Amino acid sequence: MVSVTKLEPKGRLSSADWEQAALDTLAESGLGVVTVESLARRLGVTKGSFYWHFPTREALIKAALERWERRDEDEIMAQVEPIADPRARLRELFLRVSREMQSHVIYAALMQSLDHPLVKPVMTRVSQRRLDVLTLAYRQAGFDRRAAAHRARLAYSAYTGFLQLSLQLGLPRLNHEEFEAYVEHVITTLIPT
Amino acid sequence: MVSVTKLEPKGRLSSADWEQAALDTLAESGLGVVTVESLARRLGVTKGSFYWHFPTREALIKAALERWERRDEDEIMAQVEPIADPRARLRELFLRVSREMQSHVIYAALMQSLDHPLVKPVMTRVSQRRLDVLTLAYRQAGFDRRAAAHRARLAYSAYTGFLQLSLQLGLPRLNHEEFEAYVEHVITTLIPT
DNA sequence: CGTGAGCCATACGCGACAGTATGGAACTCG
DNA sequence: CGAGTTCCATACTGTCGCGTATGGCTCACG
Repeated sequence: MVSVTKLEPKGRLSSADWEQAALDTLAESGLGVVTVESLARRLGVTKGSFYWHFPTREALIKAALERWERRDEDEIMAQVEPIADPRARLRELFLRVSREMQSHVIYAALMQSLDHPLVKPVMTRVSQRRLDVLTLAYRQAGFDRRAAAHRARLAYSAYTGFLQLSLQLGLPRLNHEEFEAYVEHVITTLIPT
Repeated sequence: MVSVTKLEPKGRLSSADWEQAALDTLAESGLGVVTVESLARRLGVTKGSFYWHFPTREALIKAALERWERRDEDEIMAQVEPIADPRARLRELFLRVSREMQSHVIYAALMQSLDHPLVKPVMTRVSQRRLDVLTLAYRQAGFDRRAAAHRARLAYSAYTGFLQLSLQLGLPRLNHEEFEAYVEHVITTLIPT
């Protein structure tokens, strides 16, 4: 069954429905499949509906990106920042990322579309914020400015690289046990005492 | 000057010319710009020329990928494998990658196009080979199977993640000095004594 | 009940790109 | 020198996706 036609028999649609459908399709198939007619099929309507809610495809992408960026910011970041001990905060960051992959799937899909003019600034902001959070934690853990920047960069590179390898390339086929062991290895390697 | 029209006034073209132009465009602008007419403009000819050398666009991409994969394999890998000491071999691998970015630019561009059916198997092979080289080196350095696999995965994730951050996102703007310091940090962190 | 606003279907135009058909220029070699 | 091979230009078709135009359905509300 190739047809992923999720004909949601809802009555009328709102702008938010289109944005959510865009994010779902983005996570499943990438930005290239986020087309007007593809989303219309998914929602069980035609283009006529779309162009009532949005003036253009770019407007939908822009709105969907803003929605994701907002959700990402206070779902992931805000919940970890209040942790006082910087090492515990770093560890919690790593553990959080290793679970609830849902938000990271979209992150990885967007990293695949950095050539798109609307995507790049968003990912630059998001990545810079996350790098800042990491750098601050390392600084509070006692590292000087230079060392903290290096460790933060290495940790974040490992994050985005791992997503690319496992989600897009599907390289390792880690089962749950192996994955947990790997995460623990990464934590002990990147958060030294 | 937006026009990157490199009108090479060469006489006739060969299949290899088209493959090289495809790799160049791939490195500069991504696979999406590797179109028949775009390459034709770059080479100063028209589509009529292309379809004499290749039956289809996919055939060109396939040939260009094989060319790159072959070149990559014996340029990067074969020159490092003969190093006897595994730690020195790892260090040399990291240092090599940090220079001559030319081949890695194409690697990064291809990682952005993993959704393409011709690209994914190539990148899977290449990545698996590199992972194997890393794993073997770590094993020879004294780590058990599990630890070596973890370290290799972390190192390779850091590699592909760093490429994505610096080349596609253009995040840090590291000058030469900072970059060397970062590479040294990565080496000491990922190749423990 | 009917009227206007909100939501959607249908049909069309347009540009980008893949691929085809065909003729022509240039080079080679007997 | 002439005939065949090689390489390329021109002109065409077909498809896909964006965007527009226009009309119809449905529900709220006076």
